[in-house]
Amino acid sequence: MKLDQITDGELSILQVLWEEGEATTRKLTTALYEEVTDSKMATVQKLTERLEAKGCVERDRKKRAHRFRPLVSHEQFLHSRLQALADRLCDGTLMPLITTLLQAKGISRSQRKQLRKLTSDLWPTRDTDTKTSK
Amino acid sequence: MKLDQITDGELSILQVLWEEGEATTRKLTTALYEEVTDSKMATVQKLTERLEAKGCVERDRKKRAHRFRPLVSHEQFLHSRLQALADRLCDGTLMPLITTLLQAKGISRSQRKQLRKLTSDLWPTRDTDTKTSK
DNA sequence: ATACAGACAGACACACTGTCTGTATGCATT
DNA sequence: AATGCATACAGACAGTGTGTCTGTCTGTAT
Repeated sequence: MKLDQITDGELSILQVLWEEGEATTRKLTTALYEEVTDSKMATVQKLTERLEAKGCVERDRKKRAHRFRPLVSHEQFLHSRLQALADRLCDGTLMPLITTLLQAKGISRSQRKQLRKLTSDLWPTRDTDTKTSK
Repeated sequence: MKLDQITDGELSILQVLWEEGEATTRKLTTALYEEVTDSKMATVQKLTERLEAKGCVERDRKKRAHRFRPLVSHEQFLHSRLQALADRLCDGTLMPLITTLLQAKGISRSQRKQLRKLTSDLWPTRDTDTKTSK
């Protein structure tokens, strides 16, 4: 599954599939283009064909109009992209990404709370504040 | 400063500049290629020229051999890339990136500790565990 | 039987990007 | 001053990737 070679157009296809769960060529075309023409349909077919070749999509050929389903989740894809970033910029380490993100502005109070809960759940060690209810 | 249009080759130049602080064309070429030829020098010149056009590098023309310095920090660049990821995959929100990274494997005990310290420093609210010494 | 919708193969144009060639010019050494 | 070298600079180029389009074939329904 070649996640790093996913093209921008292919990604758009995947995003529709993530939202819809599965879709036909027509449904994809409708979602992605203003007007559905033969050539737009062909474009979508080419993109799904390439996605299938890359192992990111499966095709159900039972019916005339094939149904496509994603073989990669949104989370998997995001993780892959983050890892690629880390590989290129941080010797493969994820920590710099995390610290950069935490230092970024725009983390609201409720989001901080959410993060604290997440970390407590993930790493239930003794020195983590487990008695949040005081 | 067009950080999103930085090419892979241009990024390699930037990385040397981040390490060295500043460099001449020759120094850059030596760092990036096994053997330094005229054409490789020209390649590096073209890349720095494009980087300058994109506002990511400044050039000191005082001496014959120009000296280049980065106008973007490694951190800035990383943040820009992360934001671009968020824009494309998460409606511009950074939180999904953070949660994905925290859930990723390979976060060691010491790194967790480091993260807890970072969050405490960043968000010194009353409900943050300030008395780590129990 | 006819028409339509979709699959499929192939070609194509366009843009990007790293590379290379050729030329001009500043600087140092003699 | 003359020579030679290192560098800057402009321009061209080829390879590649990518979205798009055309044309053809085939299954399905009316």
